[in-house]
Amino acid sequence: MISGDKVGQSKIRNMEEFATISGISRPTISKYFNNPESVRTSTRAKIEAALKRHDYQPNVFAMNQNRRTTKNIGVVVPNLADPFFSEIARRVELACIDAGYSPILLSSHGSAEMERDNLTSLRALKPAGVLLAPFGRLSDAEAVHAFDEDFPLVVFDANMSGVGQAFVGTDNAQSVDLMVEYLCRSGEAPCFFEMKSPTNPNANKRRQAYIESMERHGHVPRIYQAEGEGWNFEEIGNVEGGRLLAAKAFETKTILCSNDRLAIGMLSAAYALGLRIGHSPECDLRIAGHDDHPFSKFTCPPLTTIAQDYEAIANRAVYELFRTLETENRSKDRTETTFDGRLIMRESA
Amino acid sequence: MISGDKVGQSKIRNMEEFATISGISRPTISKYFNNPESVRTSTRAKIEAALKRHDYQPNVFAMNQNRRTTKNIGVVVPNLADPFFSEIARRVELACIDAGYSPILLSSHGSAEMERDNLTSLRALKPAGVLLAPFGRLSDAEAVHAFDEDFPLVVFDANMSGVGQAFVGTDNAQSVDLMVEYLCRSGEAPCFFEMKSPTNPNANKRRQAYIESMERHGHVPRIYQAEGEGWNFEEIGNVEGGRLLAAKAFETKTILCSNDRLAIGMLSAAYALGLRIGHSPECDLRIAGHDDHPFSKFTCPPLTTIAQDYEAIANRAVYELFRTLETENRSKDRTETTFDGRLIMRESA
DNA sequence: AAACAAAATTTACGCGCGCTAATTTTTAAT
DNA sequence: ATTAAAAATTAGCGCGCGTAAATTTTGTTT
Repeated sequence: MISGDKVGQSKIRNMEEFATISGISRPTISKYFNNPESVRTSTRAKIEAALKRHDYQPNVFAMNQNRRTTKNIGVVVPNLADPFFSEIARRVELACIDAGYSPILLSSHGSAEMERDNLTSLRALKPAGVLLAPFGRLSDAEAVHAFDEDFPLVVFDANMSGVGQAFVGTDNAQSVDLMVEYLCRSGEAPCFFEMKSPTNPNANKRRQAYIESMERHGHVPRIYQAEGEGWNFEEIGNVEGGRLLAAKAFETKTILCSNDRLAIGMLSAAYALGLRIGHSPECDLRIAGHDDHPFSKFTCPPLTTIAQDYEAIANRAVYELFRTLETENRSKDRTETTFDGRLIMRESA
Repeated sequence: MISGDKVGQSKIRNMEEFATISGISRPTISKYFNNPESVRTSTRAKIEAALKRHDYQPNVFAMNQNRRTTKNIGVVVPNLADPFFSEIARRVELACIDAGYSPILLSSHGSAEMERDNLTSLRALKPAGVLLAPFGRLSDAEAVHAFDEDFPLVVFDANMSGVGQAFVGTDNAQSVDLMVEYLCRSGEAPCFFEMKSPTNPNANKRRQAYIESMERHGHVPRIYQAEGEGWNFEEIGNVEGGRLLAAKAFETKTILCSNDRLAIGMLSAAYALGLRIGHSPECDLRIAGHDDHPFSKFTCPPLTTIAQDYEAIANRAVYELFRTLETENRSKDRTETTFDGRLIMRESA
């Protein structure tokens, strides 16, 4: 047993027994487990002393059965296989645990149907609130809206208009402009490489930001779109990007990719073609990305990119959710928070 | 509401009400939800007809409160930020869902303490069984053993002697031998690059397999160990591997890395040093890895490696767990299943 | 047709805790 | 010492379902 060095001979079967051995009444024990701060310091000490002697934890199922709201927080991301989401989910999870809640992590495995199923599953768990990084265009809008009606919801990474008490993400306009400005200042104006039909709304915002930024700098926007569906971004960047490189299709020698995963694929294709990538004079091409993917530091050459502020996004999303939980009545004003991206200058551009 | 096109005017509040409107007694309904096969075909039809008209699903908390065993399957992995685990966890999850169970995915975020906490949390959820990829050396052996006593447990990826009803993983001896054989046959015998104090038992098996394989082929094993702790394998491979490369410390021009993440870091360092990596004659160095990391296909050059059979490992682990669940009494014979690795030949070696 | 086993129903109780209202005790402020 | 506020206690109902034992119905076999 996990009790280990605990002395408790007789196992405590329920809260009643624990109340007896700790010398406190059951309702007070109940209050304590609901919120330790809500009982007097002296009684809290007694309870915690008893907890040290006998290990007891309330039956979660009995607890949650009659509670108005549980301590569960649903965390739904489109695809845990994408390092961006595994990283941000990690921070969100830890922030929830710190706040005394139980995060329930659900990945939709790249399928919008599973996103819908995940929301359905969550309903049964009566979550206190949910943090959702939606698919975007492919998301079942009706299901998400319905869920938003029934539970406190905060949306992060990808915005869905009007959904959730708050949205938290990165300011793509700022981040892309930062990159475009840097690339223009340090060399040729960039072309833009992306997927033809991106599912993620951020992709559209980045394209728009690229166009506006280019025009502001007095350049003609040049957009190149890759065919392909799904989540194999590296593969698409590799095959389609490689095709464009081989055909010398890009009109300038600087390419800004919509995200790092496309860039990673394209870097590999460029390497195979014998192209020298980088910002030094002898190089053939500059390639930049967006997101500061965990492996971008180790590409060849290391990828110049925009770092999203994972920590800030995760913390703020959790903060916004808890703020909603505290103000019992759902506030009418939906907040949108975006954090600035940070330029990470490496060798590739 | 999610009910959508259902006609049900009055919402069904509990199983009693659903029993009434479906014309079946409540205990029979209860049996149905526990296992649809356990009721007569005609009654099953009636119940499912009623389910189509009104949507009702039993309260999970009330269900699990008194059940001997729930339909929950715990899935504990050391670190979801590692693509290997996110990939295998993905397949394990899907296999559980297919079998009608609810997987509960818990990442230990690289911390052995959190692995212990995760097991503790799982206890409260009365899981039918648990699939654990343990840390290995750093795991809280006492906690894992205790958990093994109390719940059906299957261990995967990293073996812990005697723990769990079964172990499922990759045959490191076979896979490493396959790679060493290939490298020796196609060029110089490989050096071996790994971390000095690996937490994962597979690392030790791979070193041992390397030594034995080299001796079998009549070569002297040459092992190089990098300092460093934690999960930043790429960083360690980059810094420490780069240091060794710069110092021309490797005695042959072929390096087998203990895993792909170290290799990815080292490839980046080699690139920075201007070394040409690959198996063609004009190259300076060959580098190989192990695991077929999702990005190994897109390194520069693409990484020659060993592919673990994710699908087979995930499916077998789930299969072994369900086999344990069916045979109520825990069998004495612990099974160990390992799958062969597959050589993935790319340009790096 | 009777005999029988299997399945379904009825009856009854219990799980462990949330929650409430009324009462008593403790604490802190005057 | 007085008093009001805060906290703890007592008592008890209810949640939604599992489960067991006894009884009835159903479907199959002889």
